[in-house]
Amino acid sequence: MPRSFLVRKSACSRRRPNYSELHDSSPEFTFQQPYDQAHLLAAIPPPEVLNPTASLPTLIWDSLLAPQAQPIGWASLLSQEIPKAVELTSLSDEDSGKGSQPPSPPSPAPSSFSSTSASSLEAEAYAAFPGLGPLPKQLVGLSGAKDPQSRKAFNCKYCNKEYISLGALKMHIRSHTLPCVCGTCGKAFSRPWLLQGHVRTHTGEKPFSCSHCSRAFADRSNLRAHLQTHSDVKKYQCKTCSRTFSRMSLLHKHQESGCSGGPR
DNA sequence: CTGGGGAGGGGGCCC
DNA sequence: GGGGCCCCCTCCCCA
Repeated sequence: MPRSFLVRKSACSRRRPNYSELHDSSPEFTFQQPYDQAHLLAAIPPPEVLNPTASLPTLIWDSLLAPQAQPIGWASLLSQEIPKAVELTSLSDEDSGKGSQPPSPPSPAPSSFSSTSASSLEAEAYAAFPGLGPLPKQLVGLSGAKDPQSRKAFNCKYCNKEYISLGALKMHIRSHTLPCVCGTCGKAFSRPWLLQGHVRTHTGEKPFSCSHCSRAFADRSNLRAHLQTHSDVKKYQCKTCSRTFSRMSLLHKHQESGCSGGPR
């Protein structure tokens, strides 16, 4: 069951990361690199680069400001949308069951396209998602794009999220259609690189190594979280007791379990 | 209750 | 404009 985080976060929670500061050697980590332990170990940024103290004030501040996201359960979403979205079934059948290969050959193209700009947008959507079917109502917000002078807003049929570009919407729709399917276990993902990461769980490949303890991880984010365990100063601080945690989730659990209020 | 690993999703940026 | 890559974040599970 895929987890869903479809609630758009507030602007303050989506900061532009300082790549130059933290990831000046990031290309070294790319999945395409041949697995070379020594190379990867050397590629890990030095502790002074990864030391969170450099950005501690901001991170703690951000953690305090971070909104309490309210994840919408996948099941609840589907329970709301599926009964009405007949096309979803055919769409899923079309795109999510064909392995990690590119999406299945396009179904018969809808004949209702014209060469207008709005229709070309629809055509693009159909090209990318043949299972969308012939009816524009599949993307209810597209009707808003009929007038190029009006606000361009594209709404997802399945969850009604709004996007300012068709590309963003198309990418989002993949999270519903899950066109990338693991050939080993059949699990479906929205994006190829997510599938790549998942495949590592089958192959056991762990390209991301910790320079401090020789542990290896299949996912860069998990390595980053792990690196926090080597730091004395954690990124996330409880504003009540000033205790710091290596992860936001730990801070949340700490607060939810009832912070005693006293420093520890 | 806390700490940490594993896995996965969303959106933004860059090419 | 689209795809790939990246970061941030979250949840689940276990010790």
